[in-house]
Amino acid sequence: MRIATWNVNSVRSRIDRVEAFLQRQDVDVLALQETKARDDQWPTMGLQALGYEVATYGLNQWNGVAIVSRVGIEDVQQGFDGMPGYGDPVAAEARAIGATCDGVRVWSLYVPNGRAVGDPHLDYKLAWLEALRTNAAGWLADDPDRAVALTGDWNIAPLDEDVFDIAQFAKSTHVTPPERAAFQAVVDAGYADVVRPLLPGPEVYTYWDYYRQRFERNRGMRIDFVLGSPAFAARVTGARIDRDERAGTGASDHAPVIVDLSD
DNA sequence: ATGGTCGCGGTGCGA
Repeated sequence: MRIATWNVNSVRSRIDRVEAFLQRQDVDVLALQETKARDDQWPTMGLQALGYEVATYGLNQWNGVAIVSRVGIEDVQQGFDGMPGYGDPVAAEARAIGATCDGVRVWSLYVPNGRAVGDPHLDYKLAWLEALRTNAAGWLADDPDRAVALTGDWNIAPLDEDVFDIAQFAKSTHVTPPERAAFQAVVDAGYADVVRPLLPGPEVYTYWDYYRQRFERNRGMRIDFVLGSPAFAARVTGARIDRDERAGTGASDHAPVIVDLSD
């Protein structure tokens, strides 16, 4: 079974790339973030023609998550208990969707950006992560042997080596101690980074800003992760980042992260 | 320190 996670930065503007990616990489389950499409706007027809089912959670043109699967989608859950929103309730948030695909519980997560140090949005980000941690700990307490994957755009670079120049992030979000502590708390709850041990080299960035030719100069960040429960991590046989998907015109600013599982 | 580029929707905002 092959699982991928990808912040696609608008599924409507990139549906051709999504379909090509699924076929090129032979992906069974794809978790998407920042789909920027309401549920009624989703371009599902081509995906269905390729044999995929789609579970979406989109309420506005900014956020939105989804799970695309050709190995079944059961027990779909939009959001998690106590998932906080932000600001005007009209601008409702849709940042998490979970589903069970061939026995594996897959979550597609779009962690709030945080915007800037001192911005209330950063407090919201931390509250969101704490609610996620509480839920994720509960899922393992209920069933320690369950294969659970927390995939998505975490908007956190846990280590200094996860950004191209840590000095440039001295006053920025994504690398602050509270954000890193929030990420570590999920790890401590029993969810391991299953990608890094299999990619020991320096080519681990998953995001390159559109500005200033950041991709061409490889000035990136590692902010997209697959965290797995013990039962999930035990099945991981391979991992890679599809850098080619970030290249060329019409690319998302994130690259997909792909993980292979044994049966 | 600033500005640079995208996507959305049809203006500026969020990333």
